Amino acid sequence: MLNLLDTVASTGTVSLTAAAEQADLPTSTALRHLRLLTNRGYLTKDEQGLYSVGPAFVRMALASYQRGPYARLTNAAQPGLEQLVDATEESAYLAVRDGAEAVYISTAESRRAIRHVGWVGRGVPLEGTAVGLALLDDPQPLGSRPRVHCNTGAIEPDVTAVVAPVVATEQVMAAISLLGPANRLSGKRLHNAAEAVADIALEVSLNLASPDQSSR
Amino acid sequence: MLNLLDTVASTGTVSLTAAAEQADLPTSTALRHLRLLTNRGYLTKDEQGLYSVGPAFVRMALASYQRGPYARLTNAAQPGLEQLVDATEESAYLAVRDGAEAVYISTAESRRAIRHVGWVGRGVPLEGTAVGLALLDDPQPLGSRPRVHCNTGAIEPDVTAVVAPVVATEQVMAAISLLGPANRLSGKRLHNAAEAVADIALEVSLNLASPDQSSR
DNA sequence: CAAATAGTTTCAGCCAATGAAATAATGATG
DNA sequence: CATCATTATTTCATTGGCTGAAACTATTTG
Repeated sequence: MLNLLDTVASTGTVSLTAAAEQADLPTSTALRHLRLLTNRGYLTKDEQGLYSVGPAFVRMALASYQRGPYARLTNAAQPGLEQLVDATEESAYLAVRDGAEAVYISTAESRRAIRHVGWVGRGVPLEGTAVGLALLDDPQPLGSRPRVHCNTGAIEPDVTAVVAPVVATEQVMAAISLLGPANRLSGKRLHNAAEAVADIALEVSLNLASPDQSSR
Repeated sequence: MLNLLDTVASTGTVSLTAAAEQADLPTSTALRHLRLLTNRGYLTKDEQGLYSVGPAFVRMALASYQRGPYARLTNAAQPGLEQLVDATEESAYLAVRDGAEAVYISTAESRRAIRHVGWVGRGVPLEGTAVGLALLDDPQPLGSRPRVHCNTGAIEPDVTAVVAPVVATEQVMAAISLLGPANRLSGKRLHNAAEAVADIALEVSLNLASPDQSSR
């Protein structure tokens, strides 16, 4: 049942048989489940009989995004992400841990013609990635300058990541990740980017610690 | 099971007993379900034992938001929402239907000090609301000027809504909704707002029909 | 410290979910 | 147009897993 939800959500648009196969269920069972999920609004079925996520699902997700535990995080981080874009001209993301993966949950996009986009909602392994190193970092005492992790081509060739952890209550809560083309993120620019990422990660951490005015 | 998911997602943060009560389940059953959902990453349990939505959920939601059936809609509508804010100085929303409710799935915020915010992810009844009238409107032929529906105080006192349907493939797919304080949305301003909403709803409909350049 | 409240474990009983198979609808192919 | 292949849907006898009362533990409160 949840497998089916997963399948549909991650595939985007699936037929009954495809979904059943992926979820490893007989079609009759899959059909029943898909129907149930559709009735509840979690999924929708278009005129061709293909399933995709429905309004109830999107709604819950959006609501939780504004209220749930990540709300404080995203609110605290968003201005930082935008500053980071201003400072580096590359795209900035906020990532959290999900089991053995890191998931990007919000972004501010670079305004350059060539830029990194569309990774919000995407997960990448912690293993072998800069964001993984940052999220698994030992939490530094609040207020100290965070370590910055860099990596090129771990997920996609020619993409360089510059990442630093955000800490709160003695835990690494999230990571600020700057992503851009490898040829733009090298030498002096890379060095500046690393500085900026560290600055912002620290700032966001402090922001989380003391719920001051800032935000909207 | 899905009831529990709903409960947690809509409440934001709940204890076992509270969730069990809301979902009308014995605590033992609720516990089992909550654990399962937690293991799957749909929910998380904080140190105080309270449940809230988890990273997997947020992730799926965000991903579907970028890929699923609403992606075209939100992409097509976003520039329109922003134009609407420029033209009217009020907050603009995009809403879709979910059973007997309308759900706001994206927004562009007014830049005035007093403004309507935070309804993304929120559902309101179709019954008795302007957005409801718009979503239940008979679909007009593509290209014709959409009817505009207005209402004050249906959900919250002193909030005026100005809404027009977005049509595609002979169906009302969504609605463009402008929300602001009643005292600012009256007389001449209201009239202008209605014009602007109609313009934009039409533009978005045309946009959906012909996947032209525009968007990012 | 007692008493109430919240969370967790256990387990026998039973019912609701299961999936094989048959049927209908759809759509490819010669 | 007939035939075959694929996909969707319905049916129903069977049983495994889910259920929830009860007992127990942990935590909070007065």
